[in-house]
Amino acid sequence: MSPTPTNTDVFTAIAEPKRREIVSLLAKRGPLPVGTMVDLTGLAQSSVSKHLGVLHDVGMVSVDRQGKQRIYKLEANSLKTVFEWVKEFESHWDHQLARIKAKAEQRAKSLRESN
Amino acid sequence: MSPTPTNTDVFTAIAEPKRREIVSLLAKRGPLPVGTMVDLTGLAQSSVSKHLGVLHDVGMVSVDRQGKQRIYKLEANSLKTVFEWVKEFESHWDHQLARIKAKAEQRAKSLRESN
DNA sequence: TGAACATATTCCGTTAACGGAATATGTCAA
DNA sequence: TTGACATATTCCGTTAACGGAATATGTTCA
Repeated sequence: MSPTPTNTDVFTAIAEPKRREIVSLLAKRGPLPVGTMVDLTGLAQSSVSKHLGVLHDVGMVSVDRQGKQRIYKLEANSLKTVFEWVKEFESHWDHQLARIKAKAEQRAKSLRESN
Repeated sequence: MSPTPTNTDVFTAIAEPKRREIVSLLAKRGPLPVGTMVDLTGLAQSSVSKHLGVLHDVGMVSVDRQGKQRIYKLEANSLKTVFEWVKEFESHWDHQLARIKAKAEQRAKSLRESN
């Protein structure tokens, strides 16, 4: 299928493991030319180019032509969308933490009282 | 393609808009039977079932049989993976915020001095 | 102008995902 | 046990994504 989520949103973009790898790469090492990423990922040059194309379309990277090279740079803002979405659920797992914490305190209390 | 990311990880699971909708639904309204989600999403029953299947395989929801119904519940922990991944890039957009902030302060300062 | 280089684009084969309709499975209630 | 109900599974058609090889495009330098 795929009539719906054509590679046009950040969520789909980061679904691809290799793409996530590329993004991490750019985050860790700063702006990078395509060739370097080809080396580091072990993918074919065409594949890397295409992945970068997707990331670019979605606004996750920007390009800077420098002579023959094209330097890709991470546009981290684009990830805020995802961050914000996931963040909404933080409370749900905090609930659990809270419950665990409460339980632990309960235990500590009854332990204290049993002395 | 897809030899790589068969719907087996959370990132792929949340790439699907309808699936995200379902997840949000479960977060907002708590555990829900399939039928309700069919109504709320406007998808065919089979589709919803299948999406829930994916979410379940990935550990994002758990099921509880109650009579004829199956109550699906969000397992928010599963989203931590995503949260943590995205979080790594937080500093990168904070940088920008910092820069903007600095610039704003700069401006305020020179404004003060020009008085 | 023509090599050499870096990258994008095209081409092609393969595969899995999706949607919906139809059907199977399981559960309750009479 | 039969029927109604809730949900899962199967079937089928359609489509887009991926990978890599080959090729096109653009840039630099002699």
